[in-house]
Amino acid sequence: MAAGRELLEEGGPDALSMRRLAGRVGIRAPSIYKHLADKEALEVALIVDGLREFGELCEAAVAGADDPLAALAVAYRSWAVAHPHLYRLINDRPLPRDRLPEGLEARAGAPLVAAAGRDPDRARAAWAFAHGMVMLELTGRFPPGADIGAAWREGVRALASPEAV
Amino acid sequence: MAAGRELLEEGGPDALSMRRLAGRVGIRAPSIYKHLADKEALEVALIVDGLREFGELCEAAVAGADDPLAALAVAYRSWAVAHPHLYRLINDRPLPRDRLPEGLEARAGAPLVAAAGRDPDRARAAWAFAHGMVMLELTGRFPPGADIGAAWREGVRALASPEAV
DNA sequence: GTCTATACCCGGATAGAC
DNA sequence: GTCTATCCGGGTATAGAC
Repeated sequence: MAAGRELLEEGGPDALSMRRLAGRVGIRAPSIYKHLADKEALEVALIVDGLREFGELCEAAVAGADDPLAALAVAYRSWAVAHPHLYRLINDRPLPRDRLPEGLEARAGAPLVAAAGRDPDRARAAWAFAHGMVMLELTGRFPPGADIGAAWREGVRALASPEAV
Repeated sequence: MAAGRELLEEGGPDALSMRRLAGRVGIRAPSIYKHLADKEALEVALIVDGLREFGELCEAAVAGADDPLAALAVAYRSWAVAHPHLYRLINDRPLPRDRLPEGLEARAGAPLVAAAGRDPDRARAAWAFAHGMVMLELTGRFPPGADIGAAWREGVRALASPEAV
């Protein structure tokens, strides 16, 4: 499992092959299938691991922060930038919900929902903003000179004030 | 070119192979290389085509709208949902900027910059929100019962009012 | 649990004849 | 411009021996 995460984080999704995984742990490719049913099982395990880690980070970031949404934004961005390939594995493809532990997805999202005043639509808007910021940064889609931090602050400010109409 | 776009839109990036493209236009795979330098040239051509089309749609949506940002949001979402694979080819990977016509990227983004009151940070925040909403919808990452339209309205409302502090 | 050997897919791209 | 033949790489996965 650890080897799989290393491969993914070091080399992206293309580097996460059953052959390479076997090589990394010092056995031949076919032997992997004595430990893992198939590649999807590996991906699911990495998703569960990442989702758990990310959720805990968010909980820690929110705890005792005077501006939960801003704290969450910082935690969100820093985790995504530190683990871009794992972030994409989790958030840039359909989630295998039926193979995830009960409540894991909800727990990872709970801090944001709380920070958004328990308004699910506002929470989703805030999530979309954060996800969009991260994806555009990771793929280098912002123009070269863009001040990404300023855009984050602008979005957090706008989404933090439900009264603003 | 048209065949390439069909392949991409019908079957996603995996369907866009030089072999399939050749098959679609009725020749053998190697003959493709008499028309296209390599696969990247094909992708660049599709990106240019899509960026141009998308930019024109945004200009049309903004023209004469009383709420430009809301109109842009509708146009953005509908184009992305109608062409998900082309959208991702354009927005979910690094842009080959050096192979794009001069000014194309800027023109596609101009309507949003204008709608955001010429504040680049606010424009980028709004773009990130829209991009995040689209990506999360396309990948099915929102929870099953989520009201995606409501989240769009919430985000557009929040990002539309720069005065709100 | 590990191995070798293998089956079966796919991809991008080139050489050289016509 | 098209063809055939081919080279190279990659991948998931199974069979059967040890």
